[in-house]
Amino acid sequence: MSITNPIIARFEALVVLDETERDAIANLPLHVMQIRADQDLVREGDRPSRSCVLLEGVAYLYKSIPTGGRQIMGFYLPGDIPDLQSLHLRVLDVSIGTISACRVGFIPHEALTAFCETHPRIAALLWRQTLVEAAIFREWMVNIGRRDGLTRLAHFLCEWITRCRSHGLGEGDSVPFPITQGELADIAGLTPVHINRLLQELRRRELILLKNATLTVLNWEKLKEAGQFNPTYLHLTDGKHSGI
Amino acid sequence: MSITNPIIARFEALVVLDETERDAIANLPLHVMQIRADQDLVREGDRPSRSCVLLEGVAYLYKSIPTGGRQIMGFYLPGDIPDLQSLHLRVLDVSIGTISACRVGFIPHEALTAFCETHPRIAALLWRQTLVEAAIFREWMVNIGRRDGLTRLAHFLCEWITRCRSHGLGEGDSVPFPITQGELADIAGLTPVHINRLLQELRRRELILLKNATLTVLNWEKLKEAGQFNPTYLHLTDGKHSGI
DNA sequence: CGGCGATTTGATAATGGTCAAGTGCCGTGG
DNA sequence: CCACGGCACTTGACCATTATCAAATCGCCG
Repeated sequence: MSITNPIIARFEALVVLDETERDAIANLPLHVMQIRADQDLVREGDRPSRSCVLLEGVAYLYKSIPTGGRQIMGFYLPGDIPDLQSLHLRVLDVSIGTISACRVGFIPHEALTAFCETHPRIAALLWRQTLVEAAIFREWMVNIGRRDGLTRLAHFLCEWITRCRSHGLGEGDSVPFPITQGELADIAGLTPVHINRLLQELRRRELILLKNATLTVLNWEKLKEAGQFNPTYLHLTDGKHSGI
Repeated sequence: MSITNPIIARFEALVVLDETERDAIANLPLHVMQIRADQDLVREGDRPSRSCVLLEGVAYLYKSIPTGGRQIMGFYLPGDIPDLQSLHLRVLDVSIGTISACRVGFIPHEALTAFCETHPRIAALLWRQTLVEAAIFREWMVNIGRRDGLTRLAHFLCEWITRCRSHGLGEGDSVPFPITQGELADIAGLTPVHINRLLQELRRRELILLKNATLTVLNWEKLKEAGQFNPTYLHLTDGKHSGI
């Protein structure tokens, strides 16, 4: 696993790690578990003593509201650390669930804290990762608060595609799409019925194809336009050492 | 200023600083400026080489969208560091503006980076602060995406009041409220007209009084209920060393 | 006193929600 | 191999929250 360690892969997209750093990451204690689809990894109110790294599968971040609804606030792909925040915030204010079956590695907080003190450069990268996540939250707020249904949905699809790409998932014009219409509704702040009609509209306009849990882009330029999508907020290419 | 340094005050709400740490904070190079109301401190697309500390006044975080709208994503009170994220993300994906006249201190990124390497405990607190901010973003997403207008507005008022309190602003049942109805609309993802009607409803129910840029709570319990407000996400009392 | 932005009000329109029923797909088990 | 069951998806009719537009009033500052 240390050969294709997805954590290292993600960091190396941003900086050149030296041998010591690579070793230190590879030697972090990692308790690996297989989790089925549709399970909670952690729940609102938990006080975890470890953080988890997603090794395989798709997970998502959500909050339930008293009146029965749910808002999905983000999703995670292999290499992401969904509950890194719990390292500094004792009580979790969100739940994290699996969309598909996942392989997950747990790292004790003590190990992470010690690691951050001895490797401040990587600590900064972890911090950075939480800041990118916050930037995505902000964009979602704009999306939900200020864009109409169709734009909102198209924007989400653009983000999904872009992030799958940057994680090396999918091939050609297609990416995996394990998300149901009900989940899309909880992402966009709409209802499943309305999502269904919006998806039909995107298909009618020949922007996408969505079948068999696979999303195919027919017209990327027009899809971006329909979603007012500008990927700056994903901060994919502005790593401090990337020279770009 | 080092006597009542608002940065130190905010940290001391979370941990007990030692003399070295207090000195290090007080000696950070701080270029203080006075900014009028309704000005941008930084803009989307900027690549700042410094971060700013709000010393007096109220600032807010926003994004404009191509079709003319605006989403407000957060606000800042004295002691907050609005663009701390720019320390690790080169390109700003948001703008920060002033709601009222502000006194602001600028700290060069180099100084902050060096400071974080020599004071990892405080670096962790700064990191923590950005995580609390992200938690607030998440709650706003739920608010905008899954609550109706009245609940949304009441929730925001509850958060405003709670945060003013924790920053030592206001007295009795009143807090300063320099926010216009148009700004409330851009916070809640609604229109100014609708905000006006919702405020009337909150007044009719005798939950609040809002006049002369002052917000008075008439019935805190019912306001919290109307806003489905649970302050956990503000992480006010779960500092890692607070023992709570 | 005049002016301008913020607030308030009314009438009408539209986006998206709700409810209810039906279809299609896929895995399980007889 | 086929029947059944469950879940996701689809469709239609109707409803409601919120937007839009337009105009009037308030309140503060010069």
